[in-house]
Amino acid sequence: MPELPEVQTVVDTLLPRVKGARIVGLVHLRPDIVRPCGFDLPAALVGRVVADITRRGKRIVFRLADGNHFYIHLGMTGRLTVESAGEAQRPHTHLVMEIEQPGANGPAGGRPVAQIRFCDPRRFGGVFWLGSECGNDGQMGPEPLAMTAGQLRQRLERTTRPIKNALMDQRTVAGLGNIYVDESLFAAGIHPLTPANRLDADRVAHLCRSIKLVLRRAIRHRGSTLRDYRDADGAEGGFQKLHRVYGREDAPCANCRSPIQRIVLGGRSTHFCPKCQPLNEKAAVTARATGRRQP
DNA sequence: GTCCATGTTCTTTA
DNA sequence: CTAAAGAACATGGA
Repeated sequence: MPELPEVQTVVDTLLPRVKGARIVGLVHLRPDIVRPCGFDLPAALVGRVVADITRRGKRIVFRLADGNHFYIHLGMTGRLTVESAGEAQRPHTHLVMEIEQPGANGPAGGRPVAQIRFCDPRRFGGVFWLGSECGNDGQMGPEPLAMTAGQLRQRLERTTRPIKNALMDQRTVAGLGNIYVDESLFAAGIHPLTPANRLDADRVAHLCRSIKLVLRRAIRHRGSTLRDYRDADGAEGGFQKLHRVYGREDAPCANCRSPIQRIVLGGRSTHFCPKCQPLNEKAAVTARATGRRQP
């Protein structure tokens, strides 16, 4: 569930509750979610202070005061929440970090400590130890909210893959997934099968703006909750109500009332409006000229 | 029982 | 090397 807007919302809700806190214990750990496998996470974390939490693509990156880093990836069904020790623990909780804020007396002092809980039924996510590196492996593409149209074009013009597949690839742009690629392509009026290198500079610039617009709106609505996603406070997102194409097969297009189509690309459901996102450029010009625009 | 699911990575095939 | 398709991972919901 977690694409950039969901992961950003988790970071935004996690940060005020965890920044500056000391990890005083790992009270629960399923070791096979840790990589590299066999890494001694308790030895690396207990006693350390969380200096900062940031997002890179879909990764939640923790920086410790000792200069080490690790990140948590939520996979498909992961949740990262801050709860009090007394609250019931969900099934498939794989890591519980007990934290205390500076000034607290600690567990021995009788003060309640908070818990950061990582729950992930399907276990596609995990905890990845980075050491002193902060996780910029050079393979990952630029942050979409900070990228320029030129950067995007440079990455798109060297591949003939369908634009949908190119945008799903984290090496092209970091943080997009199935929902926000479909929504961004709809907002830009681009058919998902369009070869990436056949988009001219104007259309790439339009796409670049559309991606940012969709992501900013999604963040403003605290992400999309389809089933599992919650922020660090356990709250659902609201953007799923504003999806224009994702999950709306056969429903009328918000612009032109044509039924939304679903095809499979790269093994993933792909949703689009055949009228507003025509495959050839001539049709695109016609659609624009007749005034069918997206919001 | 069937199909589908917000992600990533590996293998196979061309 | 490129890239497309498929499978794999594990679990649950409709």
